[in-house]
Amino acid sequence: MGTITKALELLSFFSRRRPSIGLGDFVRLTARDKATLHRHLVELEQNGFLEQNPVTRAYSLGPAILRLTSVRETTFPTRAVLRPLVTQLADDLGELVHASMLQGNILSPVFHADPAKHGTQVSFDEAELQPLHATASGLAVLAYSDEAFSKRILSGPLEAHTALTITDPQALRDRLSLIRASGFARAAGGFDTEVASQAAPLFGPSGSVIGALSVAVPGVRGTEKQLESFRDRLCAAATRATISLGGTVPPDLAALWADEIPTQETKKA
Amino acid sequence: MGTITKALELLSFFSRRRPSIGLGDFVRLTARDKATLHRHLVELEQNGFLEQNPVTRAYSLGPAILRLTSVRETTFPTRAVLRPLVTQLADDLGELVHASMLQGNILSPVFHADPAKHGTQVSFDEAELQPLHATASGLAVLAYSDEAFSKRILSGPLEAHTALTITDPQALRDRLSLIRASGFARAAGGFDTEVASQAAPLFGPSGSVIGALSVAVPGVRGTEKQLESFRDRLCAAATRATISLGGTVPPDLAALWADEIPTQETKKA
DNA sequence: GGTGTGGGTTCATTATTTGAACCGCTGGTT
DNA sequence: AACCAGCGGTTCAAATAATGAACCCACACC
Repeated sequence: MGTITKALELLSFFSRRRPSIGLGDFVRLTARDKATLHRHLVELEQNGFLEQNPVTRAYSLGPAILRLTSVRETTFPTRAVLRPLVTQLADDLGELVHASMLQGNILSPVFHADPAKHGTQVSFDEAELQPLHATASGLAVLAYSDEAFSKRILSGPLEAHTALTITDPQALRDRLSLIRASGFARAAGGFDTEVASQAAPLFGPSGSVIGALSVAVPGVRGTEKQLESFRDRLCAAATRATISLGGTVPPDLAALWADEIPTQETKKA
Repeated sequence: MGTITKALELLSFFSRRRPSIGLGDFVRLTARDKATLHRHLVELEQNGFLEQNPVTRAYSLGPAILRLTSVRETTFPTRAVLRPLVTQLADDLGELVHASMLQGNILSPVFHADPAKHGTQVSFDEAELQPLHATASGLAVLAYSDEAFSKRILSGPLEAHTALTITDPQALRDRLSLIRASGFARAAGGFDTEVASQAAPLFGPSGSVIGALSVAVPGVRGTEKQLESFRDRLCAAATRATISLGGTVPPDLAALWADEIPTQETKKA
């Protein structure tokens, strides 16, 4: 592992729960040498990736990151591209739709739209990161990510967010096979007991998974045939989203999505 | 210069104009060795800070940056805080307004808003770093930064971005005194010959400068009395921005901003 | 088939990173 | 007031990781 990686890894220790981290905290978190850590932190700070609170001496994420994001968004406007698609799909399906992008080992919501047609709603926190193993979006991503990645996730700690969360690696692997066979993911109650979701993966220019598009319905409305009726429109939207993002849907999956549903098609033309 | 810095510097070559950069381009831009560059680029890519287009082989900014921004913004919402202020001020003044944060020896744009009321516009590249000695924002920051810092900047190399850039340390020092006397900075043509700007400093919790708020008008529209009319609203917005960011405006400057500006002022250069 | 361009790789040399020990400060305890 | 524990930060010899000139391969254009 090179020095650059070591330094960049430090940045990933920051989260909403841990917005600022001191030198001592880093020593405990990383089990690395204090002197090395300090030099890395200083260097990151000098480049604006961290900033140090002059009184507590703790480090937090710096302004350089903001600038880089603005560059990325102006050149590859994920949010701006997904917004209309998500909104339209939400209106169409009459249920909450959200798009999330893969960021490290978790999914981070990019945009969501809730048509609020029903009394009961799925409430969605756009600041909440979503675990890969416990959400439909996450499973869709895992199913289409490369071996090494999914292996790493499945062998890592799998938190049980609810009683329904699947945490057994083998059970998850079986689930992923099913998803690959059907071309989309379904999950109920794994992250929030009251919610059932369906999700389709989104792909980047290289054909690798970059995120997922998902529709979430309250458990009470999640009947089989209703969920079934969403499938085609969800997959169609995922195709459009992938293309809009400059990505390509892998040919075999595209074929799967293009197929009529074998049982009985709910889609006309 | 450490390896970390060298790698991080590569990221700052990306901008709106240059959203993706190949290995050869980097060799030309940085005058560094190709092998070293390649290893750095690969390592950055492995950490999600870059991504490589598999067909053109060119690199562009990766998704890791978005994730970090979302963490920083949920814990210290600079952008979210500044956005409404900047937008409102831009609408109010009818000219381009931008907020930048101090990052090392340079200002890094955080947010900008352009009401686009006029035919001619100041085009603003949020990816472009702004030198301290050549922009109104930078001068505002320098004027209120601590001695050691401004001394270091003024004794360093001062690039002449245009024919109008002030590069003489003593001339700059005089300029800073005027700024301190008037409570805000004005600069014309120092960074872009066609642009005249006014800026007010922003302060952090410890009362030290952390950035600046600035209004930029095309040279042709920059009449004295129009600029004059912006001053109070700019300072008021800077006060609000500072407070919103959890900072404090130094008492003497706050007093200066609270005063009506008399017609006889100190800022006639 | 030569020639220029692009990305990417090799391996001996060398410079940079590394970490155990150390420093100085602060705040709590005896 | 002496002691200790914990904090951030620094030093310098030893070791490891970064470096770059030369090289390879593929492609495009004469």
